[in-house]
Amino acid sequence: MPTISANMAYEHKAIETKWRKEWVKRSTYRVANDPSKPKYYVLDMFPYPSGAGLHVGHPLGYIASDIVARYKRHQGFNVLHPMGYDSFGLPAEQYAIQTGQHPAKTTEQNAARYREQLDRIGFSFDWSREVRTSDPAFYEWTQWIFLQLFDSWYDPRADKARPIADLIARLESQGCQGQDASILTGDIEEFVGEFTAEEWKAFDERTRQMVLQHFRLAYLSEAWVNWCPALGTVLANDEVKDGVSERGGHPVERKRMPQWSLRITAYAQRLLDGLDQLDWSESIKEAQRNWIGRSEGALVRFPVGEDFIEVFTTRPDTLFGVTFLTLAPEHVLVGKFTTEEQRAAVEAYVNKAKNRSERERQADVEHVSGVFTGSCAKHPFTGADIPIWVGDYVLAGYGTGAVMAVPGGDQRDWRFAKHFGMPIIAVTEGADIEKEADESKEATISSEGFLKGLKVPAAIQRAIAELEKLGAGEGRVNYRLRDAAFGRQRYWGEPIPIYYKDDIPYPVAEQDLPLVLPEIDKYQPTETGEPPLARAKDWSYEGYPLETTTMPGWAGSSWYFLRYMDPKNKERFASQEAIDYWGQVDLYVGGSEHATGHLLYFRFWTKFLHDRGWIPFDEPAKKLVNQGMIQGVSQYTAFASFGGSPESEFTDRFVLKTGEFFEVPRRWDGFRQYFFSLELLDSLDSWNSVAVGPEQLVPVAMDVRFVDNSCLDVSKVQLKDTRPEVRDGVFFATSGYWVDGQYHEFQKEARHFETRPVVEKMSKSKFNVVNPDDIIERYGADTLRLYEMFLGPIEQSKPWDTNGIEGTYRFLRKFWNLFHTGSPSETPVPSTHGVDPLPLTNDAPTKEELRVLHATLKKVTEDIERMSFNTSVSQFMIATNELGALKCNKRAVLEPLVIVLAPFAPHIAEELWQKLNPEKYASDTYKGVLAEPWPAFDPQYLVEDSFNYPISFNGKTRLQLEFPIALSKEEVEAAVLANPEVQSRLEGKAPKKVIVVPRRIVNIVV
RNA sequence: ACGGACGUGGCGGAAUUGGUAGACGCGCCAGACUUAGGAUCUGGUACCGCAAGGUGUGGGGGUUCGAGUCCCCCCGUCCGUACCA
Repeated sequence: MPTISANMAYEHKAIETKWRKEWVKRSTYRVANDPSKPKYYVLDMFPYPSGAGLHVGHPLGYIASDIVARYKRHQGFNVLHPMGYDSFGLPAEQYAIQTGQHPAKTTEQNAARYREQLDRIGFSFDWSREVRTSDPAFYEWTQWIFLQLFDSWYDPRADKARPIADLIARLESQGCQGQDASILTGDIEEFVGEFTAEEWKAFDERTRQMVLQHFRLAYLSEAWVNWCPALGTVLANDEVKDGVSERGGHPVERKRMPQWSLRITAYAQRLLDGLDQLDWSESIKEAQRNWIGRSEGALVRFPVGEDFIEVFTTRPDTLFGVTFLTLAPEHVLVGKFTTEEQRAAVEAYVNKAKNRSERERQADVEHVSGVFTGSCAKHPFTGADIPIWVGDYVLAGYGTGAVMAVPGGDQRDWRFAKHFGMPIIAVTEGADIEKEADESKEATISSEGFLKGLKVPAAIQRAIAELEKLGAGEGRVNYRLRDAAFGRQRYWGEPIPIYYKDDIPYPVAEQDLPLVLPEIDKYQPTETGEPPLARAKDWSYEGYPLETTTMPGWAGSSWYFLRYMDPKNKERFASQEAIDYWGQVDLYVGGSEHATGHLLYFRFWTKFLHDRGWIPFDEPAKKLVNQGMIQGVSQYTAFASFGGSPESEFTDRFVLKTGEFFEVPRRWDGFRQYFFSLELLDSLDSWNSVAVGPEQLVPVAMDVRFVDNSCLDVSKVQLKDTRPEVRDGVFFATSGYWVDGQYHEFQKEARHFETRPVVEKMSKSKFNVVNPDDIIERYGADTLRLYEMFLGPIEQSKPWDTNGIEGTYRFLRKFWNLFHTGSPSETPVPSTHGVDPLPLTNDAPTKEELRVLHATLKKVTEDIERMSFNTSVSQFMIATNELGALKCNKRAVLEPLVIVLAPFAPHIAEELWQKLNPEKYASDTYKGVLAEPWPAFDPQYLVEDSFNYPISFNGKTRLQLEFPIALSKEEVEAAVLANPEVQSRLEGKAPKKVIVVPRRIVNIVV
């Protein structure tokens, strides 16, 4: 006869293991494309499966999105909540270079480890939809999209991408007019000449293909790239930090080489405009705006003999203040305009500037350098001679790589002019050009010429109009955004499906995709400096050589959200029906570090696929939430190493300022490492009569696994620490010291060794990594989930403090106990469906119990909607405390709470739900608590009869008075004034004013 | 330098529309139970003060009957970008 489990304890391990299995068995999280139900798409940025595994910071966003996904399922949505791996990447390749292991193998192992860790946390991911970017079945479609980009051009008239065939048809009928070229090519060294339709038809195949390169959205061109000699590869701008590679920290130099690029610049304006419609954080949107860097101005051509120099300026109004031009050292025209007399000097300067790292050039803002080319250009308006200089303050990659220098209106030009003694013309009224340039945009133009007397904005308009009239320039919008370098001299990436015939790139036929990554013997560049793929045998297509660079890390992640919709499709990247059904991502959760990388390319590819008619929307994610970082709390102790020969001393003697001393026997070799407890730091006086102060002490991080509440467990350290010098150290505290695993006590106190907590990044090197597996082992996944949410707002960074987790664990136990501490009924109820019943009653709830229930339903529902999970957790705690105090064991109250807790703590909720409704689980197709509708809150239970008014005098609360809420303002006022305590505070005087805000406050102004 | 976010007890944080600042949790203090506790339960805990009372949301000013919340100035922290023409 089963007994009622009145005092059954909450056993997280048994419960969680049971449901992990059961959910798999029941396919609880399998999602079908079911158009009969409304959809909701919750996406997490998928991880790169690194060898280190997950720490507690990684799942933060996944937990938040999982709560939303589960909540939406309770609300009747068909929820797509998938997970996969961004599995191409550098660490696996570097590991492969070191060990010779195939990156696919280590990637596989790491992914399996991630999967194990993720499974333990109880996510509702539909793993049947898992994608991996390194899986040929996935990258087949990454390659396919690349081919579509190759096969497209950006039509500025339609303001969208179109098939290259449309362009060819245009060229055949109309040729190429000047405007096309200038709009479609951003880089200074690319210039598409004008040609007629007849000329186009006369071009040979090679010439035609060369011309088309200038239009394709994926194109091969000579481009300035960040070349990293140490890695033997080219890096994207955002992979270079401070002149060194982001990974590895190797120096990077600028170099010109043939390079596959994607013409993201064609989308600059649309990427900018699209931001306004997105429910993304302002900081991310601002970061993208700055990255795109739109500026309005003019393109001005300064004639040089038969040739000309083109500059971009945002201040064409200052044209009459131009006294020289400055070219970037890398500018292609530098050589052409250098006179023989100046050649040696210019070449020396250019070489020096080129060899200077980006970092040096950035750091050296104070020092002005440059050289005169010996040539002059003509001012387009005045015809005056304008000397042409070269200066490294001008960047090759921005604008045209050349500036018109207006020392009166630009501080950098001013410093350059001052340094080289060039004339400075005042361009604005009231400018003191002896002291500095006037960059004000509210000024009035004062330089001689037709702009004199105009305000800056009017002068800009006029200058542009005059330039256009003369054919010397035109209005122009410039973007900081550069085309994205798309080739990598690496192995572990998607092969670019291109082959070369006569050095001209041609696409691999779609039916021959995927172009599978070949096996190679070594994962390094070849001896001749070619990419690793050049090592592959028969790396050719129909007898022609294949491209040997591979795609960058961001290729797969730019479109992966579409593949989840239909991950097994062999005919298409996803079926039209699946795309139409799932549509945009409704909620995207991930780190803000992807602000200008992934999140920009993600939008770019979506817009492109939209333009070509493959998908019906042109933004990938409607709402984006950036989870904050979870920082680690490192635990530092002070360390000192003292040494001498073993003969000189046999004991070490430490004296404290108080006069107390400790003596420790020396180790056989005479050296010892000493660690001091925090409270000793200021009281240390000397070691063997040598003064010891804080300056000799070095902070050393202790492994946080050995620290509890800033109290170090020294015996564990001496047994288990991975660092021998730490293990063998002597640890001093006020109470005693530890040496060679022995504790020696000075005082009859509890042994206590104190560490100093410091909040910083969670990383292995700081010994502050907390592994979710350890937490789950001790407290369970539900506690982990709740605690991660309870720490604070999802978007905020906050330190992980394992000490606090007890609170949420206690809460779950209390919640569990609510269901198990009811008075046992006189006749034991037999278990049904193998589940013991709970000691609950079917009695009608009291008003107070209903109030607690519905206040919780309301709060939790609203909190999930605005993703304020920390406050919903506290509401659960409040409800549990209150119901516990009420000794509530009524099914009608407790049952709905199980459902609303389920998104947060799915295992315990499922277990309780099964105990409440064992019969439902008899069916194998029952999806458990997740299938239950979200309980609606009923406002009637929250209506109070009376309100306890705070009565304030001049805004300061003095007392509280309770009145029925039915009372009118006037009645409340009268009642308040009639109150004896209020009267005594008024001291007989009449109040100046009484403010009554119903159900809020009463304020008496005296 | 510019752009963004933020600043509340010993700590993480709450206060959703201008209306009782400090919810909830950690920690700490006291007590109960216990052979014991790093278990559990109860109570307390912003600061100053014996108290009455006063002070208080980075600092200064303002709007308002009333400001953590709105406005202006300043200080500080974190993140991003940067000779951007």
